[in-house]
Amino acid sequence: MNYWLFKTEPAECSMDDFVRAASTPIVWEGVRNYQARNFLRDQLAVGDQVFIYHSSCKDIGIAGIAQVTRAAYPDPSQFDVTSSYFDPKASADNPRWVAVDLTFVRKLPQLIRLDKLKSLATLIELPLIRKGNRLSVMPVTRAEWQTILALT
DNA sequence: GCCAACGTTGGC
DNA sequence: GCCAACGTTGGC
Repeated sequence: MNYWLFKTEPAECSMDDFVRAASTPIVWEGVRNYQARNFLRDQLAVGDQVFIYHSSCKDIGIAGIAQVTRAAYPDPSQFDVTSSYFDPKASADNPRWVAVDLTFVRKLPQLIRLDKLKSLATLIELPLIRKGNRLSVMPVTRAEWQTILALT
């Protein structure tokens, strides 16, 4: 089993949306970066654990945990002309982008703030806190996962 | 295959 | 809203 961190803008999809969805999977679509896609497509497996990170908002940080309940499949939004994620270069027999399903595990009792994460020497390798990082799906090592969980 | 121009991300 | 940093595009 592997560990990951997914960024999301809470205005789009927040940890509270997972809370409300309870046992209903949330379709994680709209990833449009090749490196992130490759992680989704090649390495995300059912049962993997995912930190849900809130970006571009007032309270930036890790808000909770979800797990992968369906591995990669073609992202439906790439075929949807009404979606902002529509990709004219994608076709049903040659999809470019993939989605996974995530299911709620738990919300953290309090948000782990970005500045807190940045303050820990053991997390300097985490892509999230590297300057200029733009990955929206990134691997988290077991050690990093445990370090972060220990903050709660 | 290079690389300039452009668009996007995301913290501040 | 700013802007640094990065990824993507497309002409050559």
